[in-house]
Amino acid sequence: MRETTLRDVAELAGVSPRTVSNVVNGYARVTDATREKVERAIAELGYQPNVLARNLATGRSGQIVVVVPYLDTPYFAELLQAIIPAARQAGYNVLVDQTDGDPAHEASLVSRGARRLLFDGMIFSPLGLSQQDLSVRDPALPLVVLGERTSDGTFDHVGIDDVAASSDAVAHLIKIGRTRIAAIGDQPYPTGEAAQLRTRGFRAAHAAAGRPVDETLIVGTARFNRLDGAQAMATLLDRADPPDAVFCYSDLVASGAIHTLLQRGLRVPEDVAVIGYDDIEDGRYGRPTISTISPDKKAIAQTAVDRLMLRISSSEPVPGVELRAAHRLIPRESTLGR
Amino acid sequence: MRETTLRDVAELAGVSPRTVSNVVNGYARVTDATREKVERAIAELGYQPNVLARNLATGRSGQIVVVVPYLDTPYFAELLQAIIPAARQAGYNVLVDQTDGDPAHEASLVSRGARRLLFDGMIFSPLGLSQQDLSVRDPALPLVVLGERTSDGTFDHVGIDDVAASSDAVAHLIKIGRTRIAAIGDQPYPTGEAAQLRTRGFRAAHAAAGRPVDETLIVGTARFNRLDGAQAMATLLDRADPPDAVFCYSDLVASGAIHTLLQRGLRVPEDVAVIGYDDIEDGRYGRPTISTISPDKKAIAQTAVDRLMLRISSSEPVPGVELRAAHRLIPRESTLGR
DNA sequence: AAGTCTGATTGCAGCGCTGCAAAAGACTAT
DNA sequence: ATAGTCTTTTGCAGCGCTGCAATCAGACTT
Repeated sequence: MRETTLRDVAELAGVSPRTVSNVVNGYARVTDATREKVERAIAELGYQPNVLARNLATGRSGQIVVVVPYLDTPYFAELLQAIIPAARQAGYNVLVDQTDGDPAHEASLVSRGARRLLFDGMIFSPLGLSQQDLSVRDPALPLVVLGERTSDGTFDHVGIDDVAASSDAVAHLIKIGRTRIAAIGDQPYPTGEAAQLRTRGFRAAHAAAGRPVDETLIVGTARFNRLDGAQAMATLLDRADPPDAVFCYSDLVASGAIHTLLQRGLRVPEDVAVIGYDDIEDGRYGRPTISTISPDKKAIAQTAVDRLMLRISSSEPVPGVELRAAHRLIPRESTLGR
Repeated sequence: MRETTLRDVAELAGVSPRTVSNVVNGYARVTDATREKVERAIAELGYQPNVLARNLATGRSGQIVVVVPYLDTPYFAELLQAIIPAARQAGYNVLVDQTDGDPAHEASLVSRGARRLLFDGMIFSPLGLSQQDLSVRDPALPLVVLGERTSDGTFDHVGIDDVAASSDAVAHLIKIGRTRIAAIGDQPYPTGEAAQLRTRGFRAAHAAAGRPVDETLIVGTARFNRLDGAQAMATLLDRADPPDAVFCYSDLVASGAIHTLLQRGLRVPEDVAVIGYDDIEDGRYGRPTISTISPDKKAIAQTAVDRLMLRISSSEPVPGVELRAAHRLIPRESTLGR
């Protein structure tokens, strides 16, 4: 049996298909009598518009895609959790894609590809793709970038002030009296912008306190996972003069670092204080609970969606802007103790 | 400027549009010469098929939707992480939806709705929806259900053997010498099937060991989150005769329970051993690391996708089957100590 | 050499909807 | 009554592709 179509409804209601379409789409100029007639017919037939046909006719899919490197990274999962309702609110479905940080995969997504028409816009959290790569994208794709890229003026960027946030974190460690503060997570290469901003904040806090930076206490990691944190911490502890505090570039890194510390019989924060970044839920339940920088994820999600909607609906090119969401420092046991 | 279409390519290559379509879709009966001509034209024009038009013509969207209650629950995030590549492998994009366990939302998704045509099939992890509700779904929707529902014969169900797995977990606690074993997470109402199966396993293990079950040690929770575990554990510890081991119905519950135990100065596992369920990544890094039941998530994802593809491509109704993925017990510090 | 068969290519029609602009209808002002 | 204005409804055409069945060309049979 065929699905009921616009035409069927039109026939039953005794109007033209176009009028039915007008009713369905809430077009204003329809008399109440007509509207009611049509609505009754719709109800009677259980008519549902065919989204596929509408998509073809309008050239829009009513979907946006959110691209993150890893879905099982709590930070991204939590962010996605915030983006989906915001997008649905705006009448859009959300496709999800994960890139594993693969630059080729990321590049193929932002360039003009086969899947292009499937979504009207993209919220993108790049990892493997450098600023450079990002600029070779399809200029027709409405794009909002999350995280720590800076906009080149053709897309929007939403994030928190990483330098300030990192500086806050390190200032907190200084304030509780730590003197040898390490940083775990630096990535001094093109795709490591996020990390570099945090390193900048690390330096800024030292400068503000009139302290020199011990460069050897800045440890790089390939990623921001627990394992990276655990290994980096081990390296730091193997030194003759280990740190008494660590600023970790993600909560997962912090979690890994704490794991190593406890395993070696050290106390957190008494022997080594630890602060993370992201405020993922785990951090509130571990032992010790993890002090962290909490970005306002709801605000990031809402801002990104709003901005993307604007881009999608605007016919002229929209100049790219930098949008900052709030962040705050949340001290917990890993710096303050119980 | 218009996008290039099939027709443009056909003109340039000097063949009919239909032939171009045949080449694009890898239809076998095309001579090499023709194919080459067409492919050259495609390359020259940078032609990309219009997915929207194809969707309308074929009546398929090339998308499946994965519906989970919560995206930021690590178990679902990890599962999704496995499903996405499997689906892409099969040529499908993945839409993601979260229901917050809201029965109305869940019901609207499985019933014939406006969004129906957007996806060719659904992988669904129900929470608020009872077995009963599930059966009123749109019978035309290819559906694979994850978790702990039993199939009514019109859809497939993929999961692990919850009763056996739970029994394994409890048997492990018995084997390490515990005598007063509690269970956290029971949900003795229609939508709590998952929980009930685990409770069954809990009893089965006791029975197998010839032990009586202390019913008062079975504690219910509304959900399977950390907070639920933390609160339930507190209740158990407030008793005159607290347990010396706990079987938690999820790793998050276990994490919450451990949090409470440590906060009260008890040792895990010396005073109270804890075992969880799901094998989420967190459990491998906390302190102590959490013993758990590990479902084979990759297998679950692959099986679900395979089965869904079968349903989508089959013209006749496919009888629903119960599919079991493997699980194994992973003992860690929370039962064995360091 | 005509007839048959196989495989390659093509034309038609239509998926179900919406954009556009014109037609029809209702209402106002002179 | 008539022209002019505004509102509501309609018809046409087409979005770009694929299903289907017909056509065509060449090879093979007898």
